[in-house]
Amino acid sequence: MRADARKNYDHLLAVAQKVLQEQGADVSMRDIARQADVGVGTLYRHFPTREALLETLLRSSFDDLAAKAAALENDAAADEALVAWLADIIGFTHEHRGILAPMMSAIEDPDSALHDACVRLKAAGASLLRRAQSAGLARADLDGAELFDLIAALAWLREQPAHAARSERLFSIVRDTILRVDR
Amino acid sequence: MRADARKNYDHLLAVAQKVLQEQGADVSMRDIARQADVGVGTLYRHFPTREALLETLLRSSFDDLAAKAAALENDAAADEALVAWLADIIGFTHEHRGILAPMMSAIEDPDSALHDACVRLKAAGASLLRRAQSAGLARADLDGAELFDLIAALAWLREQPAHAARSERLFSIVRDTILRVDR
DNA sequence: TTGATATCCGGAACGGCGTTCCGTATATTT
DNA sequence: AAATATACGGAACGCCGTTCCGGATATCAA
Repeated sequence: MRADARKNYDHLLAVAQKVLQEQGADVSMRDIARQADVGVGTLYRHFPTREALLETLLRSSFDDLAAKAAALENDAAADEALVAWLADIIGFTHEHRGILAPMMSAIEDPDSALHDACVRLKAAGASLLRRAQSAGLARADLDGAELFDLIAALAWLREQPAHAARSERLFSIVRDTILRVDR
Repeated sequence: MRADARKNYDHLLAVAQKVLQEQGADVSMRDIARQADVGVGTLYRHFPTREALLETLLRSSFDDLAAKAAALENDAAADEALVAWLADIIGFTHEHRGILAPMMSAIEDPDSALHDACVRLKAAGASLLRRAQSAGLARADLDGAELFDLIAALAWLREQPAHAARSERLFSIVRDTILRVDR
C-alpha cells in the first residue's frame, strides 16, 4: 500500500470511529468522507461497503466479545456466565447505535463483511447456553438460534427511544425466562 | 372537496393499499404516485405525510383490533383472551410489513397521525393484561408498557427474514412468560 | 536526478429519495 | 360566459449510495 493511501486509511478509520460514535452506524458515507476531508471515492476504495468499514472498526470489539465468552466458559456458574455475556452483547449493540440492522442482514448473507462476526457471536451464545443447560440452569427447550433471536429483540428494543426506561426490566424478564427450569 | 380531488383521493387510497401490500409500508411516496398515475404533489396534498396515508389506510384495521380487544374483555378465559389478542396484533404488523417502524416513532410523537392508534392499542393490551392478572392468570409484575415492548419486539423479529422459521416458537415462549404465575 | 509507471485521489455523474412550491388547468359559482 | 376558487403536475432543492475516470502523486529504475 502506498504511503498516502495508508495515511488516508488510518485517518479514515479514526474519523469514522468518532463519527459513528456520535451519529450512529447509519451516518451517510458522504458525511464520513467529508469529516475526514477526503473525497467519497477514497472512502469507497478503502471500504467498498459500509459493512466492510464497520467490520474493520468493530473487529476488536467482536474479538473482545468472543474472548469474554471463552473466558466465561470456565466460570463456575454457568447461568451467571450466560447472563453476563448476554448483557455484554446487548451493551455492545447499544454502544454502537445502528449496528443491529446491518448485523441482522449480515447473518443471512455469507458475503457480508459482518457475516463471520455474527456467526461467531451466535455460536458463542449457543455454547454458553448449552453449558447452562447441561448444568440444569437454563431451560432445555431453547436452542442457540432462539437465544440469538431473543438477544436481537432486546437489542432492538434498546434502540427504541420509547423503550429506554424499561430496558433493564425487560432484560431481567427475559433472563428469568431463559434460566427458568421447569420443576 | 372538488369532484376531481375526491376521485384522486379515492384512487390514491385504492392504489396505495395495493402497493403497500405488495411492497411494504416503506415504499417511496413517488412510487405510490407513479402507480396511481398522479403527480407527487397530488399525493402530498391529500396525505401530507406518510403517516397520514398509513393512518387512513389502516384506520379500519386499527378499529378492528380495538373491537376485538373489547370483545375479548368478555371472554371467559382472561389468559386466552390476552394471548389471542397478542397474536392478532402481531399478525397485523406482519400483514402490513414495514408498519412497525412508523408506529414506534408515532408512539413517542403526539403529533403523528398514527399516535392515537398506537396509544389505543397499548391501552387495549394493558386492559386485557390487567384482567388476566386479576384472575391470577398472568404474572403480576408486568405492566402495559412492558407488554407493549414485548409485543413490539416479537413483531420486529417477525419482520426479520432470518427469524421467520422461529416465529411461532418464540411467540409461545413469550406467551408462557407472560402467563406464568409464580407459585 | 530524472523519467516511467503503477497507484491513488477527488469529485462529477447517475439514479433515487422526501418534500416544497408554483404556473397552469380545471371545476364550480355567479 | 366570466370570475373565482381549487386542484393538478412536475420541476426544483438538497439529500443519499455508488460508480467511474482524468489528473495528481508516490515509487521505482536507470
